[in-house]
Amino acid sequence: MNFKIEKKLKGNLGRAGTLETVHGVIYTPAFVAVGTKATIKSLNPEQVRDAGTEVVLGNTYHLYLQPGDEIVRDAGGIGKFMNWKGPTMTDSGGFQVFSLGAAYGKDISKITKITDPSLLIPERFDDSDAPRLAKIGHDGVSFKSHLDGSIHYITPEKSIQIQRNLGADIIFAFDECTSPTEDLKYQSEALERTHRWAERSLREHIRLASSNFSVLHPSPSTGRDPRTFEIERSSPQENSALFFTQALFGIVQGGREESLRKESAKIISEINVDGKHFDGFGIGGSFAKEDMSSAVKWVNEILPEEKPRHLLGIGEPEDLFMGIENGVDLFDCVLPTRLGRNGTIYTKLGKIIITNKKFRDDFSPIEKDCECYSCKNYTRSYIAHLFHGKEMLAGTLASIHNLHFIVSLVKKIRQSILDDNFFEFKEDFLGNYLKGG
RNA sequence: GCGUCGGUGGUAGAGUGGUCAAUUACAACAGACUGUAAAUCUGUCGCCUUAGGGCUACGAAGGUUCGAAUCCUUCCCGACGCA
Repeated sequence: MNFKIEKKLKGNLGRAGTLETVHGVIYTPAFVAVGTKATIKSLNPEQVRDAGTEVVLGNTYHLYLQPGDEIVRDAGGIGKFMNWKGPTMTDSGGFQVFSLGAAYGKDISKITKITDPSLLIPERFDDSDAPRLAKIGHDGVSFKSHLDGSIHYITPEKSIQIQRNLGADIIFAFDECTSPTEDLKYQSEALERTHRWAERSLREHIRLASSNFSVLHPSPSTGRDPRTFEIERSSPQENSALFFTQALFGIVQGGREESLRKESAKIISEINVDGKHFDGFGIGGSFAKEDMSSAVKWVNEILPEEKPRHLLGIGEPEDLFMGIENGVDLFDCVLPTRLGRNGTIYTKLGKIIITNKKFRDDFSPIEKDCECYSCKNYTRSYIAHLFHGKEMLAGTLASIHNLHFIVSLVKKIRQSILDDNFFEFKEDFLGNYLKGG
């Protein structure tokens, strides 16, 4: 992996650059399509590519449970397995510590609606009896599979081993995404844990890289020697490049607290194992929307400028502008595809819910000047019809448009940095988007 | 024509004397969704309401009863059987 900054946003942290991987170049800032289970839900790789996507992100925890990371390894890595020819990333499972743990069965998510700080940081109450599928142990997290109830203990080492098998170009350190309802004391403890886990993730990553673990281990599950497979299907150069250039990003946490965020940015960027550092950084956490820009800014002022930063799990159009302005290079978010499947569609004038009555006889495309496959070929009326009829194509057409909308937006923002008109473009776009709908 | 069974809110279909404006599902309408436990979830769903309640409703009309979607009578409609 090789990251270069092409142009900086004057007076701000923002920048446009390129991130080279053996599977292709990512032009940053870029939006990463989320394909948790090695598929962008409802889309095939051609549709994902045609929407403008450069890179996709799978998930360690989900692929470990199903089909199993060794299967993905034996298939030739996540890219080959899912027929995605471009760059790939995998998340570490750290988000599942949150979504299946503290957030399980509760009305809290990545972005909390609670804005009152006294509600955000209450006295910590013991809810250890509350049902949850993830429990934090001494040096890892115990997960109860949502698929079959089996128990799995994931440590930083385990997460890195799984990700090595999955074989993405960029992988993430195992972290704890904390709930915004935890108090400062807990956030601080969790942060220390995330930092310890980060160091262990990096150490394991280096150990595996030097031992060539993935390439040399035959698969116990299939009994097939993956070396044979690789030789059959790819050149030795490509093979070795795949495994030796896997980049590892450390993850900054710290909730909404300035001191913790800054401390985390400093520690994560300085973690050093045998003279090696993280190749890039993720910014994680669950927080109120209002707190996001300051958190991103605090962190990116400290992270080394020459390495890429990924704002995990974000976001909405306004969040993308905010992140890019504050020095974020990569984003991923389930919204384009999840909203699409659930009937909400992005337009320049705001989101629309395509199942609303008024669209049933609206024979215009979702957006007249949109170049995506859905807009070029179908009407709002037809897409509304597909949703009402619960047809599979509904989610596909909506996801194609939404993914194209968000990916294109980030590309346009990138271009605006290169063209020195970022702020004009931002004002123009958000003026329509936030006030239009 | 005789007999049997049945007619419940947009639909299907519970209920078979008070706890019924009526279970449930679907449809409809509106909303939510930010490193995917998600093609998911939530709310509304007779009319009016100052949200306490009021009014009209279970094919129609009468009746019994303190009280009827529920019991009785007649009528209308449907399915099936016999002529």
